Amino acid sequence: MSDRQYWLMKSEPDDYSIDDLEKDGETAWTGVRNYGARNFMRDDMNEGDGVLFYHSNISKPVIVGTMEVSSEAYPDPLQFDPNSKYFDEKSSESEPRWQLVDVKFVQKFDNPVTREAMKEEAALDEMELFRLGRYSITPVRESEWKKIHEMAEAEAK
DNA sequence: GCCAACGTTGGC
DNA sequence: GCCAACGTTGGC
Repeated sequence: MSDRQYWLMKSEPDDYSIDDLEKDGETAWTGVRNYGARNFMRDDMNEGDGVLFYHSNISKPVIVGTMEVSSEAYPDPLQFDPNSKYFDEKSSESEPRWQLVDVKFVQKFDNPVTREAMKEEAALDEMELFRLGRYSITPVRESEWKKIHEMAEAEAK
């Protein structure tokens, strides 16, 4: 097994929030329809990797907690479901286009780390989140993972 | 809710 | 295989 890697995964909280994940315990990360993000899950993620849970497309985007990759990549079942908004008629069971991983809940931060706070930290300047703006999944460096944990554990202002 | 950025599609 | 047009993401 390779070294543990770290990731950031976005979800709109109206769609699926950290509270939903805390309640469910574990979930299939369905609905990724971007090739770059899919490739991260398919090619680079390993069971046990750490993941920052980011709430996107809200007035104050924020990292609300963490989770852990809990499966290898496998085909996203919603791509085959004609009633799903994630249905893809160009995909097939024999040649599935979209893959996903399962993730399990680890923790909800007492002090969520806002995008605003992250942008103020020089140590986080290089985050792929800022570079790959439209990807719903981006890699996170170990130093960034640690820094964000420090920020989440710091006393609330 | 606006709209910039940029990934994706499809015509050629 | 280029690139214009389109559609979507997501910050603001």
